[in-house]
Amino acid sequence: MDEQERGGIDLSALQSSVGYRLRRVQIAAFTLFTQFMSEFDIRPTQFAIMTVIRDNPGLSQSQVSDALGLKRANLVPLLDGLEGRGLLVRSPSPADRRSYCLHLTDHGQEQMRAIQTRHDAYEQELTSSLGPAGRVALLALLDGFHFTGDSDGDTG
Amino acid sequence: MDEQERGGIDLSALQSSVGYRLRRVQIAAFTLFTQFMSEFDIRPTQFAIMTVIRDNPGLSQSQVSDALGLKRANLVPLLDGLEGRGLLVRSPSPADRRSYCLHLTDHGQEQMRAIQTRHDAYEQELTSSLGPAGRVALLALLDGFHFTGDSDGDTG
DNA sequence: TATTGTTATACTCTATAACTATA
DNA sequence: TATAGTTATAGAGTATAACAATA
Repeated sequence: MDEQERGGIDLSALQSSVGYRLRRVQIAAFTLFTQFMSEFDIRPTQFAIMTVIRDNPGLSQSQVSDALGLKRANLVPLLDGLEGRGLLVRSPSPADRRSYCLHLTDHGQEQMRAIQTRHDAYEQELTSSLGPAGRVALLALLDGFHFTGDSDGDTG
Repeated sequence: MDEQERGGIDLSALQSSVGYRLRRVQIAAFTLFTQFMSEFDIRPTQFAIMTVIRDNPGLSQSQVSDALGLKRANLVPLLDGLEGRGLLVRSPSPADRRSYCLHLTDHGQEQMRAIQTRHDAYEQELTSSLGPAGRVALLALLDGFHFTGDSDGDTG
């Protein structure tokens, strides 16, 4: 056949693959997130960490790792960065001297209010072409992903 | 509050974020792909490359890069690997002596038949909990992602 | 001048093993 | 003995700049 001048490339096999479409859309969503959050210097994983600590103050590092699917070892430098920026603190756990209780600082809570507002705008823009009903339908479908071997842990 | 013993962590803010859910589901899909394809030693990007060349024989490296959202520079070692395994060949373009025409070898076509069959089983398992109607609805929603700045190019 | 393929390189993300101090 | 946090490290994935050959 060999008839690929320009614009006429057959991608139908990949377009009908849920796995491939998920990957492309996720990459585009990541790019949009970066654009929207450029003023805050916060990446998706950092945002997830701040969010889960905001909503669950006192969590340990292992609990955060498990909740977000991160490796304990990889969480350490991420927390170092956020703590170094004064957004959160590691305080000794009164119950277990091996672990820390994670809390947002006052500054971290302030920042998160602004970041959350910006994130809401990002979500709005991300799903603008789907409409509110489409967005809800998509969340329901994404929530319905359960397959054999889906332990949902340790992905980074 | 500080009442996170175990299993009661509030992830509602992230669960209602399309960006976050996309990321988690995409990672789980990647893991399942790896499990299903373990006998073939082929990664998602390699599968995408093989697929687009199978369906569009004679494409140049730049065309493959653009179609899949890869950087030209990053495609080179990927093609080196696939060519080294005898799955595809770079042949000189008769029209442009700077570029190559990419084709699957006979062995590559054979392999792709088996790989495609396995990939179909992967897609089936991946979307098993959604059902056929849910899978089609999801593909339609994923296809509907168009937002400002979505050039869909250069992501890797 | 611009484009194709290539090299070199750097930065991020992810994964594993091993260590320490506690439990 | 098991677990929490840490360190070191290795492997992918992804990004940019620059080069030679060709258009």
